[in-house]
Amino acid sequence: MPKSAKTASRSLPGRGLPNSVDTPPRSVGLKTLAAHLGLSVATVSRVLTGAPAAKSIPKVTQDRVFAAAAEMKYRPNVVARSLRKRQSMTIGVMLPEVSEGYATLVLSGVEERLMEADYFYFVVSHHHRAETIERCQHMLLDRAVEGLIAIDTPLKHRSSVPTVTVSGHHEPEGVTNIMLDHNRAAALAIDHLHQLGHREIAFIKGQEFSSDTDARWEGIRLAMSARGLRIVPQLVARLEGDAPSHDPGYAATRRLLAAGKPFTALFAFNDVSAIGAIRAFREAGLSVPEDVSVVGFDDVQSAAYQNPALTTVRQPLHRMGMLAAAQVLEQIGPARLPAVQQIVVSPELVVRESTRPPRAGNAVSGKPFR
Amino acid sequence: MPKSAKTASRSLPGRGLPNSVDTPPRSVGLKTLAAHLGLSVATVSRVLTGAPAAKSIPKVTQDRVFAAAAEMKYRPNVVARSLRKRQSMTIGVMLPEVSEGYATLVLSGVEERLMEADYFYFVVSHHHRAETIERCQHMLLDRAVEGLIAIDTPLKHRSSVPTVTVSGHHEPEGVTNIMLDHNRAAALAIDHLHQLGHREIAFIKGQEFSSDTDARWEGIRLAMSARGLRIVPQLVARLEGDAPSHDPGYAATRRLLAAGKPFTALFAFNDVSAIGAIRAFREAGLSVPEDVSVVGFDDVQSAAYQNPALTTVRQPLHRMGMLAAAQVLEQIGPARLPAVQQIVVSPELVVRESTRPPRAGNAVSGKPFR
DNA sequence: CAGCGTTAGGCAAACGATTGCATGAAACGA
DNA sequence: TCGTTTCATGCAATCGTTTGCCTAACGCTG
Repeated sequence: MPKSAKTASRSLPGRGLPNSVDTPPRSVGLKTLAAHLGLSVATVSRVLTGAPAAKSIPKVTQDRVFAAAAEMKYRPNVVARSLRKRQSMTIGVMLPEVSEGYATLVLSGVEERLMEADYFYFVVSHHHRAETIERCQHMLLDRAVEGLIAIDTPLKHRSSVPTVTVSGHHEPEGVTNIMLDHNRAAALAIDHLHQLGHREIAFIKGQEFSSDTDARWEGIRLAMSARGLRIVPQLVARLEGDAPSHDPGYAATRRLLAAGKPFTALFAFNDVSAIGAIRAFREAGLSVPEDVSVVGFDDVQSAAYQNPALTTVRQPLHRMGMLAAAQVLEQIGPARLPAVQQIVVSPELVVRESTRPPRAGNAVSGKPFR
Repeated sequence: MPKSAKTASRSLPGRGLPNSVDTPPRSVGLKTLAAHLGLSVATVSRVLTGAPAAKSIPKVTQDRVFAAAAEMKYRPNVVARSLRKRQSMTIGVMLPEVSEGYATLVLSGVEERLMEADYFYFVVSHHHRAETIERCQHMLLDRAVEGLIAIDTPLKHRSSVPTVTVSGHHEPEGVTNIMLDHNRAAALAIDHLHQLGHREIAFIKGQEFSSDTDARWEGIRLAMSARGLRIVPQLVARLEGDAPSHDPGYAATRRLLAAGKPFTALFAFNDVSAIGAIRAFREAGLSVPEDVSVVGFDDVQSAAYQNPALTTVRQPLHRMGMLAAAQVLEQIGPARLPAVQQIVVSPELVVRESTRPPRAGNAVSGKPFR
């Protein structure tokens, strides 16, 4: 005997308008559910969300509620919930671009950790445009993200939400930075080359917009001088252009060869440019590692599958992503842990086929290019 | 004892509790703005959103509103707006995993097109787990996405929002599918190999979960028989395992070699597996392209930078992503264009260094592996 | 039996925008 | 001067939840 009339018309979905076409089968809300149960929305909400106040609600009622929710396929409206609780369960990720390589690897770590916590994320790419970075930061905040992760992205201002950068440098106060131990990384590579017997080492520095460039270079300088080696200016080239491709590395290497100063090994800024470099060497009739040794950086997927397989300094990108996500989550979580300043992770040298001792007294010079 | 009227304490931010720390400088809302202007929220909203009713509001007032909004740094609350307008300006993207390669390339196209339209997107990866796919689809809908893009992801059910798949097959009614012309793609590759003089061609098929596998294979069968070539069973291997790496291609090639049936060329399922294959050949003492020709598929970034540079069938992945995004946008846009069934894009053969005519009467056989 | 603590749940006010309808004044035509 | 538009703006409902506070009934104690 269905007595409680009240909002009865609502309780029967599909009544009212005769199968109205423009009304998509709007999903049931708390209201419908409550009406159907003869309870108030408040009670239903409390049960469903397991609010503390639900303690005083008898098990039998709770079961009724759960059963009805399942049966009517109730799905809470996250938008409404977000509005009310001022929690979007979303964090924002900024990166230079969505492409193979660095950022993507980190992103996969971020995603893994975030999923576990039922957080979603927005991705925006800024292609190294400072103005775009600023704008993205705002748009994300407008979207009510609860935290920000910036991958290889220089932030001008601190936001009002917890922020962590991956490979950021001189970040504003209060943002956590996840970074590689660049000194150790450089030492690893230089040591390897040095032990093989290389003395004339060429370098490819990163683009100026890349946050790692300076720290890495500093590490290299330290490592070189610690081993009594000199960095000769003609043997350093810088990546130019913001294409996330192998081209800049290729071009930089051609410049190195054109400079005519002999060298027996090259330490590239990353794997992608190392691969471009190898191609440039091949085109110049030089083979790797017989004529020149090459060491890359990052250890991207394909590094191991190059021909020759690339010797490289591995950066635990996936893990750095996970750490970043974990940090944000901690800072926005109930504990609201304060931001730590910095988390540094360790590189690892992966020796493969692109390095070997130099041919005695036979350093590569750029002659072929003149 | 200040037992202040509770509501009053809220109305003056910064009063009540002395410099309350837990009250972040809550951003100004329509309400504050309206109060400051001596107007009603309704009017302010109308002006700011350029609602049709704003036509009757005099320019001078509008200017006042805009000025105040700028000055007070008003930023609309997107969550509230979404709730009211039932528009989240967000679409959901499903893909197997965030990693280098296929899905990422497509994603970059999606992102580009969506940004232009001020849409954001959620990314979820399901690692080919059917159950996860289902769950993700729900979670995205719960998050009120207005559309769905599924990349290399088999959908069981049609959702209540416009959906487009990239490289989907047998999708439910009403979803738009963006796909490559696989018959043409196969023809391109086979033709190339055939014209070079190859007759014994080996194949690496895709994993069974990959949506492209069947269509591609069908295209290959057609192309082969059209040229009077036979597909010999011992010369086809299938990628196994769901690692998004080069390993499966490497392993498949070893199986091919182990089978001992001679062949002069290999057509791989994608570039990533082709690269794995090349390594397997090298390890077996065979060189590419002298001993075996290899053609890949997709034309990922690094294909051109392999050694040897990879001959491959280019799939316009970035553009497919853009098309996918454009389609969703059209279907959810004001015009609400109906879903088209299918959009097919054309492949392109990129000839590089990994293919050349076979050495006369000297097909590779797997002997070395026995 | 007055008093009080539980128990079981409802009321209604947020959250911050959008929007249909209403209104009061000015402008306009007859 | 009296309708009738048009203008300029305000009122209040709504979107779907969450949550602080309230109440009514019941059981117990002293």
